[in-house]
Amino acid sequence: MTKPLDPQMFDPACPSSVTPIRIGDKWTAMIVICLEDGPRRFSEFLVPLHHVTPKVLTETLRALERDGMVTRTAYPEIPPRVEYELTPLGRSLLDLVDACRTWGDKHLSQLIEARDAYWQRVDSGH
Amino acid sequence: MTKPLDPQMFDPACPSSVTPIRIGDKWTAMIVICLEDGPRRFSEFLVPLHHVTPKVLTETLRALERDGMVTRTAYPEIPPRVEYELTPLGRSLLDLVDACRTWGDKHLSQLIEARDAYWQRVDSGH
DNA sequence: CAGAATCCACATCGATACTG
DNA sequence: CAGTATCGATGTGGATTCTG
Repeated sequence: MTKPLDPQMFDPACPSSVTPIRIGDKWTAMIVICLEDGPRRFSEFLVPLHHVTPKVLTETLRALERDGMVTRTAYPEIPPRVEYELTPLGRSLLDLVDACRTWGDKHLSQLIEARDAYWQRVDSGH
Repeated sequence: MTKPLDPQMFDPACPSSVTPIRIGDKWTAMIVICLEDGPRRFSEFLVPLHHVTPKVLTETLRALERDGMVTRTAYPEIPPRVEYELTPLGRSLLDLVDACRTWGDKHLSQLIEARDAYWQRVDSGH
């Protein structure tokens, strides 16, 4: 069985939030990472993705389903249960996530330094 | 000397426009590609980037400058001349561009097929 | 030539309330 | 539980006009 997702999985203070690379829309990469170890239910995503609303989560998952990145399986039970799982195509995004992480590990600190220096110059009146 | 940029460098019909990966904002990746072979002037970007407005081009270049990706050199001449050039940090983005291209070459057709199939299912009334 | 200024259309994202 | 429906804030990108 797959373990529960860590609520602290995505630290809002993490500098990766300033990365210039983006996969899909705002929550896409995090959802893909959540699905790395196996299928997940709708409500499971709400735990690590603290501030996502059901509406936006649904939209993002639908887009992933539309593009063949995830499969959606609804079980006809009460209460309802729906599971999302990465397809091989969706799993290929994990390589990109890794590439972005690698780039960030190597270069993000330079970007942040450059940005700080830029504002120093600007704020101190040209 | 660097050769003039090809006006057809970025084909609007190119399927890469549906890629789920994005670097910076809309025109950033294309600008970085334009700078691959050496420094370029403001007006040079306007040739391959057919539909960019000066305002948006300026904003994008400023953001790249702010983040240490490009240097901006203004020559005090009349008429004015300004040159933009990739820094080593900006040049590191070329690796990501390549990673995105590689992903696209391998997987973009699957994405497009999945999307078409999805709309088939939806349009023909579920 | 290389932009700055202004206005505006659109899409994404979020807050809130409600439902099969 | 897993959404849907509605509304509104925000921000990006584009069109147009003007300038050192």
